[in-house]
Amino acid sequence: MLTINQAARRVGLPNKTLRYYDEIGLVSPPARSASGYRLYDEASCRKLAFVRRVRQFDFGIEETRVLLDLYDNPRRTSAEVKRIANEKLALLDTKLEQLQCLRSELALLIDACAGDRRHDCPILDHFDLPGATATHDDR
Amino acid sequence: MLTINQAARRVGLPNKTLRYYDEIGLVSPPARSASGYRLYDEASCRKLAFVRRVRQFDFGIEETRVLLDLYDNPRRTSAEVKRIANEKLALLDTKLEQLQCLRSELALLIDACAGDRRHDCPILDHFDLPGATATHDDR
DNA sequence: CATAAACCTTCCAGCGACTGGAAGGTCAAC
DNA sequence: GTTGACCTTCCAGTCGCTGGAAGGTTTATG
Repeated sequence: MLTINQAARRVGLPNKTLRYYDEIGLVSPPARSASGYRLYDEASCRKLAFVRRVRQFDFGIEETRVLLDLYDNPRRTSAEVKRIANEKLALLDTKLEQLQCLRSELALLIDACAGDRRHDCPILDHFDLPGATATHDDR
Repeated sequence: MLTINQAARRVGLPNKTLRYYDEIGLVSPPARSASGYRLYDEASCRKLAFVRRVRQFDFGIEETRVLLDLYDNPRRTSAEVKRIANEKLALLDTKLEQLQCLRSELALLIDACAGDRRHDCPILDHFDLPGATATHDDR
């Protein structure tokens, strides 16, 4: 049995996070020592590592909880898991699209900007209200 | 002069957000009515719209504040703005890379998963500790 | 002029997923 | 026996809002 810091190092999470996961009932240590220390076994470490992997994939805590239940349940079918993963993939794609759009717009602006000592700046101009240039004349 | 809801509709932000921006001193209305109502003019609406655009680009509030100061300051140089934008672009690229990596990994997993009534699931297996399969035998 | 609806104000609480710190108990080594 | 590393709980803060309660103001209608 591992104490919280040992388990934390093992799975690569801060001990605070382990306490938090215990508090919200996501992954609890299977035992406590006589003096109240959390004691983690192999199985709970594996669950923690599982949670870490899932969280890296940007699943929220509640989604992680569902996945962990499925992971823990030998009677689950792969169809259930696949459905959830597909939903997540769609979300990921939407997010990626938005970010890529943002990226190219920002890159264009940077390209258009002289980056010198002049006060003229296409980046700032772009952030301005469209068609509101007449009222904001600072040159 | 516009009241808070009029200004909010004008710039496309919730009135709560305008109050919040006032509270943190990001964009404050230039005046108050006799009864204490916030009154926004053209210039402050333009600032709010500017903030909205900047926030859509995922700049944090403090970064937005810097950008807004530059926007407001006729003596700023485009070099300053370009530097900040470039920093943001680099961050955006890192995030995009990570998300794309995540996306392809998840897509691969979904491909590998039968998605049927069987209990075998490559998605869940993947989230497991590498090399810890021997201890987790639930079938 | 009364009243109702729509608007405004401030203040306080909560979201998600932690993170930091204070105050205090426990354990191993010297 | 005391130092120092570790453990406990609890409370506060992060970020950028968002919701709601309690109460004041303005406007439209009867």
